[in-house]
Amino acid sequence: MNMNKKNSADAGQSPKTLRRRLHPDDRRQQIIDGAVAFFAEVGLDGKTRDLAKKIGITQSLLFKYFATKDALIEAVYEQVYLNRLSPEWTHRIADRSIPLRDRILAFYSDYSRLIFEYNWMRIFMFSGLAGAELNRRYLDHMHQMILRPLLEEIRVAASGSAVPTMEDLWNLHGGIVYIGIRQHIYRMPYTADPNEAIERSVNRFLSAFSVETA
Amino acid sequence: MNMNKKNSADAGQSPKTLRRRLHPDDRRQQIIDGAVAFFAEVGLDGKTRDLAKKIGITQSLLFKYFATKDALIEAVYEQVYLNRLSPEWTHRIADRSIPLRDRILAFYSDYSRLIFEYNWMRIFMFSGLAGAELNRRYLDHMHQMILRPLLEEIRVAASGSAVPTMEDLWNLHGGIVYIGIRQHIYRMPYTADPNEAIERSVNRFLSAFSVETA
DNA sequence: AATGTTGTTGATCATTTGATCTATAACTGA
DNA sequence: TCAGTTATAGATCAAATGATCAACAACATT
Repeated sequence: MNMNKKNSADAGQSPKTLRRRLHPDDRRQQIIDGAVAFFAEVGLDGKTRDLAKKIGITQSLLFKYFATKDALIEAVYEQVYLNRLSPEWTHRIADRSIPLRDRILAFYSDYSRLIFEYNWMRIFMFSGLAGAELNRRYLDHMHQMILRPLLEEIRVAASGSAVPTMEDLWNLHGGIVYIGIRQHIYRMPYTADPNEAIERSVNRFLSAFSVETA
Repeated sequence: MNMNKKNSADAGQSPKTLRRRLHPDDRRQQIIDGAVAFFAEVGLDGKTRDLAKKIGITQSLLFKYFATKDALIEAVYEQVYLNRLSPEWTHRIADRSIPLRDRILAFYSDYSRLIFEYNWMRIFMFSGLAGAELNRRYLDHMHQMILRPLLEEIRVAASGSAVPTMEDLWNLHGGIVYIGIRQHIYRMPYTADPNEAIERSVNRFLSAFSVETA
């Protein structure tokens, strides 16, 4: 009756679970990657047992690498948020040797790769709803490092009498971000080319302030 | 040691809780209202005990009015989603006796009262992330009953060569909705006047397609 | 091959949580 | 005033869930 210990010589059933021993760094990263995908899908209230099953490890192992579930979620935040807004963009936006329109399109071409990503978009929304401090900081960073310089550049380039406000810029930004929200939060079928939509949106915005668009 | 049953004659402590008896209809509505506010704040994974405490009733009473927690959430959806998009708007948008710009501004003036509402915005987002069918239906309704007629009207009114696409319209829409997202999802401090931002956004959009804006 | 280290598992604990059940008390009508 | 009805509270159940711990086995070293 006791099927413990290595007496399985006759039944011949191979050990159900190949117990693979990973280097702690690799295992930790594997858990984080799995957790990002998992929590992005079901939300931060996802259960540790479900996560473990999805990764293919035991639930108890999670707690060998992260003291608490909150600590794991913190690691998820870190993985998702870290190095997302390159500080280089602040400078590139202000580089007047390049046409303003090109600078904006270059930024959003780069940035859209981020916001149109399933895991990012959903974890950003989940953490935002949960009131995570990180969201506020991220948006503040977006405001200070991207939109504010951008506002200044557009004001300088505006040749008409109309000049944009910061609220106008958030409107431009929001319209673009909303593409990702429709895709990944609301899961609406999306067939169009996001880059084209972005380009048209930017063009409309600039022409409203008489920034040459062609 | 047995402090059960009516042997509390000496301690004389008045009944802690005035047990108020409400008409079932009233109680049910009270629960729904409380649930809307509660789930909007903490998410649909909020615990029934916390909800009961917030309402000021016992947790068991919740299950006298709703068989399961899911049934309660369904009632919350119903309360929040029902009668949100007046079918009248489909006609008002197509009423060419009124300048197009006025029609659009009238719609968003009305609609923004909805999307800038805390409970609505957050429950819509929570349910969207949870994959609720109702979201899909709502957005589809928005597409068919509002944006599609709107697209047609703008195309007719466009006097230039440029003509908007449906994607352009979603961009306009998204930029406006994003105001509510910033306010209620990300809880960013918001001081500006939303109506002004909306008006400027609509004006930019229309002028891009040579629809007289003044 | 024997041994030591440690990454991993399975069982288990203590709470939490959705849901149920019985006793109670607030309101109604005679 | 008193009995009947039922809305409500409090205790409790069973499953779920975050977290712990001793035992095991995979890999490295000798």
